[in-house]
Amino acid sequence: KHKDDKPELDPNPVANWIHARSTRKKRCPYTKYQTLELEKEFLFNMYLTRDRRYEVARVLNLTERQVKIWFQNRRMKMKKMNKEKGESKEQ
Amino acid sequence: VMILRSRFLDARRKRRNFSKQATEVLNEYFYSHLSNPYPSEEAKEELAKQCGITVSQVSNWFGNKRIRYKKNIGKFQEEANLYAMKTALGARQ
DNA sequence: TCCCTATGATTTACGACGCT
DNA sequence: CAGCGTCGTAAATCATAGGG
Repeated sequence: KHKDDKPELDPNPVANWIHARSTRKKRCPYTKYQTLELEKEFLFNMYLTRDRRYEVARVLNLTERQVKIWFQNRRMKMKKMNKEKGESKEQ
Repeated sequence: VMILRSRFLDARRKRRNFSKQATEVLNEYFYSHLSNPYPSEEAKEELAKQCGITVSQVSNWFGNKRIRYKKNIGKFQEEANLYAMKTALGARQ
């Protein structure tokens, strides 16, 4: 009865951590110019209309999907920043 | 051009390494949940409290730990054994 | 001081699920 | 159903902390 009193010497723990994205596009950092323009657009409005998305994507040479996702991520970032700012003031 | 740019915008990237005790707590959780090292929001809050860091920092720590562990399990073998032993001894008393 | 690695934070890109 | 929203995450990258 000594067999497994050693707390988990899991043979292959990683195998269980689902999330094995294989066909994903590699992350490609945007240029300073692209980021700056996206930030300017975000400042103008946090949500894109279909037309603005098309224009921004065309001008920055990104796909509409990339622009859409950039805005989604940017909104999450803003939310996180607001939360931190709010927490540091109260407590 | 690219060097002096985000000097002020990225000011938040100023960081300090976590305390030895905090890292200890995080590693204990990680290695004792090696088959599923994804703490719930509640667990993250508890860890954050114990470590004196924010929930976001706990999330960052687990994200970094999972990917770095997976990328080179061998490099972490010694650490894994250390915490496995620590857990075993702790459970005994 | 110089150089290199460790480490915490941020940035792209999705999957899963929600709502309309 | 199409389509965009949030949430949590993977993976890559960034920038500095630490240490020899």
